This record gives sequence, C-alpha cells and structure tokens, in this order.
Amino acid sequence: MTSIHDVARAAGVSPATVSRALRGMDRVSPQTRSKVLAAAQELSYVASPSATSLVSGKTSVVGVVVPFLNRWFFSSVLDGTEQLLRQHGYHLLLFNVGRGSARTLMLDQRLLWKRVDALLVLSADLEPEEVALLAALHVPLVAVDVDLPGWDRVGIDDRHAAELATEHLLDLGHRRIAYVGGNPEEDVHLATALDREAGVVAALSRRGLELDSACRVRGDWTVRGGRDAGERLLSLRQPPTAVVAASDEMAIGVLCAARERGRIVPRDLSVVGIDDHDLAFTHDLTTVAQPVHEQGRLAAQLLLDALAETGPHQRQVRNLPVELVVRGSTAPVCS
Amino acid sequence: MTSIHDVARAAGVSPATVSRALRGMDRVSPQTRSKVLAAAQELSYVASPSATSLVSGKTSVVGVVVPFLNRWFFSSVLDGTEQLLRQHGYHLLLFNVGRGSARTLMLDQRLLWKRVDALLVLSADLEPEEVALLAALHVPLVAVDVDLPGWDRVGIDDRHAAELATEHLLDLGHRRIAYVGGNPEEDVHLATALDREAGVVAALSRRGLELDSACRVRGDWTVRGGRDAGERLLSLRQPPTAVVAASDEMAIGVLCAARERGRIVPRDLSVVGIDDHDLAFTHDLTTVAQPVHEQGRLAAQLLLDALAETGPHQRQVRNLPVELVVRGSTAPVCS
DNA sequence: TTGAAAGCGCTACCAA
DNA sequence: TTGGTAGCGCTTTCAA
Repeated sequence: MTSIHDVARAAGVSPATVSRALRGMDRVSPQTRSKVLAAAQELSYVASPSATSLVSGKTSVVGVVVPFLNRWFFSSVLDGTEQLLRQHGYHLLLFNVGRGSARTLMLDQRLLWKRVDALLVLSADLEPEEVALLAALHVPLVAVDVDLPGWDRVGIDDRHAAELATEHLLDLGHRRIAYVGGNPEEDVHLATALDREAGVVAALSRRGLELDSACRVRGDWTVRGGRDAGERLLSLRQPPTAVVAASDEMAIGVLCAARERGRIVPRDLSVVGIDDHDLAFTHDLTTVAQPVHEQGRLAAQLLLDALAETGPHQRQVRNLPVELVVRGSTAPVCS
Repeated sequence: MTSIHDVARAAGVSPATVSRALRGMDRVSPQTRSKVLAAAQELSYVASPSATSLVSGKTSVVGVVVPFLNRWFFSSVLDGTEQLLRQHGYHLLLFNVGRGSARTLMLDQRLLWKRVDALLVLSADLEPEEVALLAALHVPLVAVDVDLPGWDRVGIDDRHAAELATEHLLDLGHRRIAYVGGNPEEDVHLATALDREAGVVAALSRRGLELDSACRVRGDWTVRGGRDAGERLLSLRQPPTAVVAASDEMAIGVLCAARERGRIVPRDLSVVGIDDHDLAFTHDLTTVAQPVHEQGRLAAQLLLDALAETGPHQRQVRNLPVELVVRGSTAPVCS
C-alpha cells in the first residue's frame, strides 16, 4: 500500500518530483533522481495503474478478441503477439468470444470502454453492432485473418493458398478433386472459407474443371468435422481421388475417415491441407504452410505503429507468403 | 468521453445518485433510478474502470500465468477458465512467461501490482523471487497442475495417471517398458515430470521390475522431442517393447519415430500417452485422459470462491479423476 | 431519498 | 530544478 507520498517523504521531496524522477523525465537533478530511485526501491514502490490511467487516459492494455483459445491457429498467433507487445510495455486482455453457435461472449461497451488502448481481432463472426462498437471505441485495431473494412489487416492470400494446394493435386493428375471447407451456415461472414473455396474453384476452372457440388462439403474447421466430411466424400458413388481441406485439422480428419474405410493414403486418396499445423508432419500431411507466429508478430507491430502515430492513420493490409510443403499424403492419381 | 456528471446533468440529479442508481444500490427511488438509467442509456455511459478501481481497490481482472499459449494443455485449461470468470464479471490478463530456456518474461511487481484481483498460475519453473512476489501481492491464487506450497491447487494425481498407463502395458505382458518424460534439466522443479516418472517406477516395481536407465529418456514435452526420444529408444541394442510417454504430444512423437524406422505399432511397439489430446484419436493413441477443460473451470471456481470469501482462507487441493482410454496403439507383447 | 464534499493515487500546470 | 495545486472520474461518508 505504499503510495507516491511515502516515497516523497522518504526521499525528502514532493510527490511531483517523485513522479518526474521515476518516469525518467528531465528537469530533475541527478542527486534528486537517485535519492528518489533509492527510496522507491527501498519501499518497493510501484505506481498504481488505475491512478496513472485515470490521469493519462492510457491503460497499457491491448485487448485481443479470439473465437477459440484451444485451436492451433489462434493460440499460435497470440503467442507471436504477446512477446512483442510485452517488450513495449503492453498487457494482453483476453476476449474469448466463441464462434457461430458456440458464441459465448458478446462484445459490448462495458467490457471494452476505457479498458484497452488498442485491439487485436482474430475473430470473424462479429455482429454488426459489435463492429459498430469497435469503431466507437476510437482505438487502433488490427484484424488478423479477418476482413474488417477500414481497419488494418494481417493475413495471407487465402485464395492463393487454396490455388497452390489445388494446383499441386492437378499437377499430380487428379481431376476429381473435393473441397472440405467450413460450415457454410456459421461461416457466412467468414471470408477465409469463401476465399479458399474460390481458390479451389479458380484453379480447377483454369484446367477446364468444375467443383462438383457433391465434392464441396463442410467441415466445421475441426478434426471431427473433417472426418465426417471425409466420410461423406468417400461414400459417394463416385468419390474424389483427392481432397483439399481448408485447414490441416480438417485434412487430418479426412485422413482418419480414409483410414477407417480402409483406404490407403496417398494410393487411394490424396489429401492436402492449409496451415502447416504443429502436428501436420506427424500425419505426413502435404499442406500449404502459413507463417502463423509471424502473423501475430506483425499484427503486434502494426498495433504499436498505430499507437505511436500522432497524425492520421494510413490503413495497412499485409499478406504474408505461403508455401506448399509436400509430404506423403499426396501422390499421382492412380490410373 | 461522457462522464458521470453528464449523466447526472441529463437526469437532473447529482453524480452520487447516478452512481448509486447505476450500481443497483438501495436508497434510490424507483423514479429516480429509471430517470438515471434512461439518461445513461441515452448517453451510452460506461463508468471508467480506472476511476472505479482507484476508489474500490478492485480491478475485476484475473491474471493468468502460462508457460505456453500454443500447447494444447494450457490453451485448453484457459478456455475452460475464461467462460466462468467472464460470467462473474472478471477479465483475463495474460502473462505468457515461457519455460526453461524459453523463459521470456519474468514476473515482477510492476507487472502485477494493483493490476489483478487474483491469479491463476499454470506455470511451473517460477523463480523463487517470483514466488515471493506472488505472496507479496496478497491476492487469491490457484495453481493448476503445479505445486505452489500453501496455495490452492487443481490438477490430477500425476503419479496415479502414470501408474494406470504402465499397468495397462504390464497387463498386456510387456516387461521392457520405457518412459519418455520431460527435460530433466529444465524440469527440475516440475513435479509433473517427476510424479509421472514415479508412477511408472512404482507400477513396475510392484511387478518386480525396474525402469532401466537407458529406457528413461527426455522428450521436452513436444512432438519433436518425443520423436527424438523414440529414436533413441528404438536404436538401443535391446529396445523396449512398450513406451509410456508423459504427454500425448511426446507419445505421438514416439509413433513418428517408430514409423520412420519401419516399426509397426502396436505389433512391434506399444505406446501409451497421458492427456487425451484433441488429436490423440487421430493417431489411434491409447492414453490416460485428464479432464483439461474441467480443470480450468474448477480453478476459476476456486478463485471465485476465494474472491468472495471474507474470513481466512482454507487451502484447497483438488485432484480430478483420470481414465485409461484404450485405442489401437497398444497390444499384447509379441512373444 | 438525495446532494455536497472529501478523497482514491497520480500527473501536469504554473509559480517559485 | 522543485513544489503547490488542481484535476482525472468515480465512490462514499455525512448532512440535509
């Protein structure tokens, strides 16, 4: 409970001087500063963040809005973010909102108002009122892997990633290619799902092929969802010879479905994912790798830039490079 | 920037009355209250958290200390924690400290002081000064899967979990059983690694067996580490017929090593993990499941209890039940 | 039931 | 270079 007055008394100066000395401002004599530092150290004084914020209007807190904490992509991005923001003196306040039918937390003004200096949004599926709220907060905001019109964005070119995956299969001679995407009902606003699908369609059409509607199935972005999707695909009268999954989790699900049906990968079915999940290599999964950690770092950097800016903000959109990683889950089509 | 004064003016009452009305305190007439509520609504007024905290000394923030964000166990526990704390009006402030040689953040008073009302610690490997700091903060604290003497603990009986895993293998006739644990150098303080090892040793010794020192290898708690460990074990002149890994990630790594060496699991090698990781079933991994999400919830509940307490605190230690989940990675020993 | 005023702990302005 | 003072926005006595 030691306050600035205690330090002032101990150092024999005024609270104002303690404040200046401790924050490294000029117009404090070296002797005074060291006296103050010593006293503060002695009393293990730390300024109350509430009091400081009340005066400065700054909280040193960045809010992070995520749909899930326990899915690889999100936790990895966050991991990349944390370090950089910490180094610059910011704390991370978590808003784990859920997604679609698992939406558990609605952002509202009471949660955010005067609580954060900036926001990092990893979540799609925000309601229009929530987006309006974000604007009303008047704080810098960076969206990762989501489009929030008007705000900075860090991500990858989703369409291109899917094209890479699809072209790899086409180059191997596959012609009947399926796409396992998100959940169309829950993901209506999720550009990621749509863009990746568009990439598949584009790559196919360049070879004069189409994405058969039976070969376009949802996967919920989970392993279980991917397995169900794979199940559906493999039970078609004319099953695909290859699958592009919008995420590695779903791709792994498809692998499970294939295994359960006794299909040998890649002999009977080629599978390619997108992400390069930590565990992708354990399934020898061919995938399009995206720099997840780096996206977190870059988002943090953009936030820091915006926080440091004085003038008007120039919108930033940064897509990081992706790369096809060929492993053992894809092979030339059996003729 | 609307403050309590604006609301007071709009409602034609004093700030004090607004404060009482908005917080649902008694001694406010119904008419006045509704006038105030209407005015607050109209101006979309939200009280400044800094100002409120400054007066009350409460922040409505719980700090969570984790060693990693992007590892399944930690992100899943956190996911369980978040919801419950939110429901009770608490925010989560993240402290992603790292572990061992990847230690990136040292807890210090400036980080925590007056910033959190309580702490959830998922991290081992805190330095003695950090533990002393935690005590000096005088806030409720619950440790998950870690022993912090004197503080509440939520976890599992690690020793028992390892015993279950080992007994399963013994029951299948295995006699040469290996243990893949953490990194002994980095995990000196990590009771989890030691307790699980003790469980293996205990189960073995009940059958008159010992844990051969060559069969006791480190795994870093990662898939890669597990793979290296598996590699080491399989290259022994007398390799084990079965492996207990202290985590599913490491167990999966062992499976990879086996596959790379052309060993068929479970014919040539049985592998059992601990956790029941989300992806464990994709590798058909036999494992000892622990209720991770539930640990997060329970920890949150204990924190809420402690926060609500007025009298002295009674230390709580809660171990949740574990359960052997038999899948396809274990089989009777080949004779 | 309501309001005036003091004060939470700090920073910033203006004098000295 | 330093200190007094006036807030920051709210809550909480104490009076009315």
